Amino acid sequence: MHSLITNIKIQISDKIFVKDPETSVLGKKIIKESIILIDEIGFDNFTFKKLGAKINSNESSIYRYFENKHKLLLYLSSWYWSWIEYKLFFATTNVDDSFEKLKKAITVVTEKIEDDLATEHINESVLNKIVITEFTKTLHTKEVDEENKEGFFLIYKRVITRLVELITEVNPEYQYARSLASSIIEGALHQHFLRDHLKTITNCNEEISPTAFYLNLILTLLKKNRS
Amino acid sequence: MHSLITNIKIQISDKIFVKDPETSVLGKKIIKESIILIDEIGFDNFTFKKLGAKINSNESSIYRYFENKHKLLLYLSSWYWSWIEYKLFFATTNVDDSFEKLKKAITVVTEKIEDDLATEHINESVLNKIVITEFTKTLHTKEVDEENKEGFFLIYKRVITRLVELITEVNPEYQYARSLASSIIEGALHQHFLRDHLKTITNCNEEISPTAFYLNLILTLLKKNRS
DNA sequence: TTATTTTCGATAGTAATACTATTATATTTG
DNA sequence: CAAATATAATAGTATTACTATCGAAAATAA
Repeated sequence: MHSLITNIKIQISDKIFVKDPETSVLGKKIIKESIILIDEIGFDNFTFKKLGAKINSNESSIYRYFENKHKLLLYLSSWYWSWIEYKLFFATTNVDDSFEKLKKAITVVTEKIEDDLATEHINESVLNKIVITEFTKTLHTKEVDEENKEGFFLIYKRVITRLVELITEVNPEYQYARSLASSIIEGALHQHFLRDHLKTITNCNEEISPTAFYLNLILTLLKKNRS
Repeated sequence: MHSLITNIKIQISDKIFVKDPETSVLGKKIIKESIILIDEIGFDNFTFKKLGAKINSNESSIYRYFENKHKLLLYLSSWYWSWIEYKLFFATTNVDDSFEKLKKAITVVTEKIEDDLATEHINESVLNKIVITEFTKTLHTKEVDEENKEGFFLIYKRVITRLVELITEVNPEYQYARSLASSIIEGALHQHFLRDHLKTITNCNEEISPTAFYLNLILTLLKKNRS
């Protein structure tokens, strides 16, 4: 299992970083502490200088790993979606019924993430929090098209594509599998955000999870052709 | 009709601006040209200095209207949602059938916006484009909770609440009206964005609109209790 | 074990950003 | 026409977002 995690890490495009942070102690420290610092002060207020101070290292040393903070966020996001892809794989293997499989997949992509202690230098729970508030910022830039061509969003798109496959397996007649998949992934993050900050425009709270909302949604939406 | 537009404008919280841009020629110029400039170079690259150069005015003069560019974006977003609220009102009045009403409402909040020539200093079509790419940035800051308390997102939340009412009218048994409404509003912007930039993870294109996707969704999701 | 490479920290420096303050000049309004 | 208000121009500060250089430390290879 540990080797599989390592494999997932390798999938992150080497165009995102200057030097692979997994290859050194400082690199791993940058990843670990940047997650915590971004969560604390928000991505907009986050700077390499502040991170340097936090890890008792120098601003210029961090630049040796990442061109800028945007690339660092891209790296963290890719890592996150890789992690989700990995969980998706394990949640759906050996499940025969296609609707059961889809339900498991929906659960993985919409539920609140707990820390996995197997990855020492990454706290998945905190990473999940920063993905909820900051992920859209990786997409919403003037450089999306170039960065998309460079493959920076490949893992994210692969997770969505996997969900599309599962939806199509459940109901091959459904016309909007891709839009449904992408809106579930995006929407789940959004519902988590609303639950934390704009409670009046969501039904999600301590009792009702975004997962419940989306499980109910796909049940109603795709049930026609269920066996 | 023109006076109604004026009324809508007045609804924008005066905590968002230092001086109401509607009250002067320079103010209106700031609004008009900032929409165009943000669309051109993106919000991240947008500065008051650049805007000043574009409108042959001074950076410091713009600061007399808005504290910073974040507040300006909040203003533009509020204006946008006000505009949507106004369109929502007209689209649903004198429609008796509740499902027809909901369909009209969904259309208003998910369709591509055309410019309305009645508002000289605002190009709604371009404003729609910047809302698609930049709106989430108004929410995803460390200051959301304070700004929410100050009422900066009131109009946005009111649009969602209106949609919740219409959903509940169609199907009072449906458990997730608020989450559905908020995910439609957010998701429609997202689908527009994907159509423009990440085409492989959406079904939306020139033929299929986000509106079609969401009309199909609510039809299937809420039809049980339709009359 | 020594030599070589690489990694890292420290310092310095630049251009741009995000403002604030002041003052003089327009422009509006009473 | 006078008074009030709005705007433009200039200057200045702190922070950000980097780049470049250099020497020391650490890792690795011969």
